[in-house]
Amino acid sequence: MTTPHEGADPDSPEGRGGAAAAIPAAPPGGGRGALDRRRVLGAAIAFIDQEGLNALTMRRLGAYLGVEAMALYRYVPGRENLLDGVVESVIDELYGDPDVHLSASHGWQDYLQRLAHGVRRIALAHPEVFPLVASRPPAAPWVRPPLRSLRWVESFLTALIDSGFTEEAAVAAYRAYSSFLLGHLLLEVSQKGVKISPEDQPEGVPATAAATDLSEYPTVVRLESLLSLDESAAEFEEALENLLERLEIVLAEGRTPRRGDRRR
Amino acid sequence: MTTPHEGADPDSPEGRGGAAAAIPAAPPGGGRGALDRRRVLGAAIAFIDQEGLNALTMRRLGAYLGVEAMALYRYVPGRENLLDGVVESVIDELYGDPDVHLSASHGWQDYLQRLAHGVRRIALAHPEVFPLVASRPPAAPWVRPPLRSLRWVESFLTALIDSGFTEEAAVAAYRAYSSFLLGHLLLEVSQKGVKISPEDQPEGVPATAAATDLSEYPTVVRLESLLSLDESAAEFEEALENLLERLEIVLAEGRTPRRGDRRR
DNA sequence: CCCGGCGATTTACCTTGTAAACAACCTTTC
DNA sequence: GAAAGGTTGTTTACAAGGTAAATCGCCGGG
Repeated sequence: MTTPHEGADPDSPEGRGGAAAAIPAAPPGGGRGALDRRRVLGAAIAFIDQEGLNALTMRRLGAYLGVEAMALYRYVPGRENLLDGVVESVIDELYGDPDVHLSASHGWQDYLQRLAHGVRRIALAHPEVFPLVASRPPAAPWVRPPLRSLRWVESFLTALIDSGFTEEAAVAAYRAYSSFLLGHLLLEVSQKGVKISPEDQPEGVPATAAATDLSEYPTVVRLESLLSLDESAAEFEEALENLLERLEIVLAEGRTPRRGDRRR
Repeated sequence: MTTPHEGADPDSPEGRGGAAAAIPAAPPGGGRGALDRRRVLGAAIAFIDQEGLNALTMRRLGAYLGVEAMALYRYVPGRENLLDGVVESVIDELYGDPDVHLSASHGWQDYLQRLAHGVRRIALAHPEVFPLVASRPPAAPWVRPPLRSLRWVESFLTALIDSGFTEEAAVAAYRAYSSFLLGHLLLEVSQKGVKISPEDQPEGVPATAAATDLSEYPTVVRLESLLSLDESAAEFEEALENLLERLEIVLAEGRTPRRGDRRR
């Protein structure tokens, strides 16, 4: 039953060779060798992955590394910066993913597909970290999560423009693509997270306590099993393909978005 | 110049009669009359709106209400619960919005359009609060932000089912709709927020300091003006219409999503 | 053998969330 | 009108947590 059905989710951590796990994240006391920024960030990611974001404090992260909290300040200016570094590191795993390319050498659809799945892999590999990617303010307003680095924005835009998109269409595509990725992945990840994480409530809820009178919501009750189904992978694919189709039309028509409005 | 161009964004706070501002949020020392939960939550929202989420502490909120921090604990079990209450209150503004209906009396497209714009109005009215809506764990995994209340889920599902959607299609639509709303609004709101909020840096950046060598990203530089354009309203409308079209096809074909394809 | 400096620790301080005891006031009841 | 009790806000107190500053141990070079 561990294998969902026909094909396991190719983006799930167990479902592949771990290409998205660039930083092996040395075990707690393991590193002994000198600390350095990369190690601190790696430990922070590992720590968040296993303990949750709320559990991350400077003191605990220090302990996790077998060191006092203040030692971390030699490599990280402060907590905020640590979190920024975590976000950056996690997104940087994209560079280590052999299935994601920086340029659209096999067509822009292939490029966008691979990029989307690469990001999804990261999100699923670090469900506790991903919300940070969304909530940390980006460098510039037009660097949108989850593609938070200039390098990827550059890559994205040139890939589309080189494939024939107008500049306006490429920018519009970038926005639509970001929204799509962020919305889907944030919901998928939070859904997964709820299954266990939220302040573990050990006492088995007596099946009547938590539910606040469902009698008012008959449809919800009736569809509960449907609602509880996890079709994330299929939905992601579906929405992604729809987006690509939409972009294909834009490309074919060679105009900005849709709509024939003269812009002043 | 305050009026963008031809038509102002109908969802922006200035752009309408304030239908989305259900809680007037009495000014700081104003209320003097007894505190109560509603007042505390209203103050919290007002406080976050003007000071930002990070600035909210029990002590400061107390001061804002002209009261000691501990007084708040009579009406709110603790900080976490306060935030939950804030989220709930903000979403509840939907009930006070005369342009949003609970049932699809004018067709499901009309229903979804109004609902989407209602949520967008809330997001734009409370840009600092909205991220909370996304990040706070929902009651059940299938209650997805930003439609965080059972009542709206019920409303959504029955609206679609009554309009002829199969149960599966209605649930799929619910998921797609949530993702769309969350992705778009989160990005729109964070983009707006960045313009001022992030730990105001008073010293005028000398125009060369912050920018980390843009020479590597020629396309980004070239398209900067395009990237900085704020076309949120149009993009939202565009994506929403696309979603509705997609649903229309699903409805017409009377099948779940698409997929007749076995993949690979 | 002494020394300067790096890397980590110790101390210390301030902010926050929150428990507990307390005070002030309003209402009820005889 | 006074005693009893409840409601509402305050005071005090403490445990985290972030982080500045001083300190200590160690090590290679003079």
